[in-house]
Amino acid sequence: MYSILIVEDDVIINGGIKVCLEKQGYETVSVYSLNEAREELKKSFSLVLLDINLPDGSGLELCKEIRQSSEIPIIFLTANDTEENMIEGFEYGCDDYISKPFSVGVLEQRIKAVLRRSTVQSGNSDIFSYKGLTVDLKRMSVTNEGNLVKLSATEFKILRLLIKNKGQVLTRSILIDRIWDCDENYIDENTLNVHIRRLRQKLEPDTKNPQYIVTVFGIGYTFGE
Amino acid sequence: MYSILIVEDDVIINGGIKVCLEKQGYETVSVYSLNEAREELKKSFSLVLLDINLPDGSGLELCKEIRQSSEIPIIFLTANDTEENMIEGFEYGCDDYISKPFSVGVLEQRIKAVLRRSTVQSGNSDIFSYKGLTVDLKRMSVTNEGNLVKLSATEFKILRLLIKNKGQVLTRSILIDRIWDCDENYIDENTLNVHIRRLRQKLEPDTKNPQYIVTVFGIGYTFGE
DNA sequence: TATGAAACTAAAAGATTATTTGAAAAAACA
DNA sequence: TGTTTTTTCAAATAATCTTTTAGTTTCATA
Repeated sequence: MYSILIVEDDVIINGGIKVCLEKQGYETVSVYSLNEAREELKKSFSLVLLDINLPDGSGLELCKEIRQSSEIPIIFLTANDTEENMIEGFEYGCDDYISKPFSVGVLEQRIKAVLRRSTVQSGNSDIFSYKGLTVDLKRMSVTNEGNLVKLSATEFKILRLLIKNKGQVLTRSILIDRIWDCDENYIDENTLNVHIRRLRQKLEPDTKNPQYIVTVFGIGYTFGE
Repeated sequence: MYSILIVEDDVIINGGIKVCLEKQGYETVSVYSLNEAREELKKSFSLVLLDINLPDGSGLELCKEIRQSSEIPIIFLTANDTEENMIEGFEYGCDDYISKPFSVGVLEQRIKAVLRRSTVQSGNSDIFSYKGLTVDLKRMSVTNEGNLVKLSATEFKILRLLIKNKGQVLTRSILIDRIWDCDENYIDENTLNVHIRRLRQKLEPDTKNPQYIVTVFGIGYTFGE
């Protein structure tokens, strides 16, 4: 049984979604503002539907907060005129977005798809493996071609974040936000670059042609591919 | 050319909508009852504007019937935005609703939005595919004949704009306006030409005979055919 | 088919973004 | 405390992307 938190200030839309999803057998909780959402999120949900424009702030903020501590799937509900800016949403770690107005069919499909992805991934053990690299996300140990690699705490955090978001590009500012506790004094982007460099030195067989930590020029870094 | 079925028993409102939409270049058919609507729906339309209160029954019923066999976009016209009605509307699979009285501008906006959504979002993702080319409009990744293609930010913007406006020709000045932030210092048209050239080099199997980014002499560029 | 306008191409200059290095500051450890 | 490790930052270098320039080709049409 999946439980879904609906964060949407438009009463009608919120209600409409609620009815549809409950009909499909999902449990739902409706809230209408960021603050209510924060309160509810102390409980556990399978997925969050998150409007961007809310009376007490932006859904993007909440997304960022959630991602500090949780990998729960998040789908944004966006007004169609903000669609172009939704690449930002992915940067904040959302899993998908849907433009309003949307049909019920589309909503259900997306929810199913996201839930399927998230359970497949989290169902696996905490050992991640790609090419010669093996990372035990729980024990925090890393081996490369069978050899144990010693990473510092920061290095491991970065690697883990990239792995957990494999398939997406993370911008430098998002990486910094999520690795260094939010409100901490300003961290220079180059500090991140230097950590990336050390990671590469420790992991990549050929530093000039990284296979694991790949630069996406003008944007940030991504794992693999 | 989009065709719209207007199902509305108030002759004046129906006529008013008809005139406005035809002025905007839509084809329209006006009917005034459920039965007439059922008859017309044997033909094909791009969108249905559907009043809820009709002399021979509720628009909700018709919506339900339509959804048994079709995903055609439906926008409800509601007398007063009673929440209950609209929850039902969503439940039956409508795409949007407009509360009477509404302005012409609002009507046109909603129609445009719904039509766009229904064509772009009709699948279950924003992955665009044409011949050997596949573009993930959300994640900004492009593959050509299965190979990942690395585009720069500007190149991707141009490609996306052309794809989103597939079927129409975009003039150079429009492309420039929409890709470079408007008020930025003047951008030479040849700058665009050069970007197009690089895109072609990366995407086209035969640069001399482009299949994807096609020049319309004297005007601009268009995607495909 | 000769012509001028429009589009294409290649190469270089200019601008931006990444990587690397080294050295200083901070934190962790014994 | 002194030593080692880690982290941060700044400056130099390198890589990549963007724009401009100038010359060539293609196109519509007279």
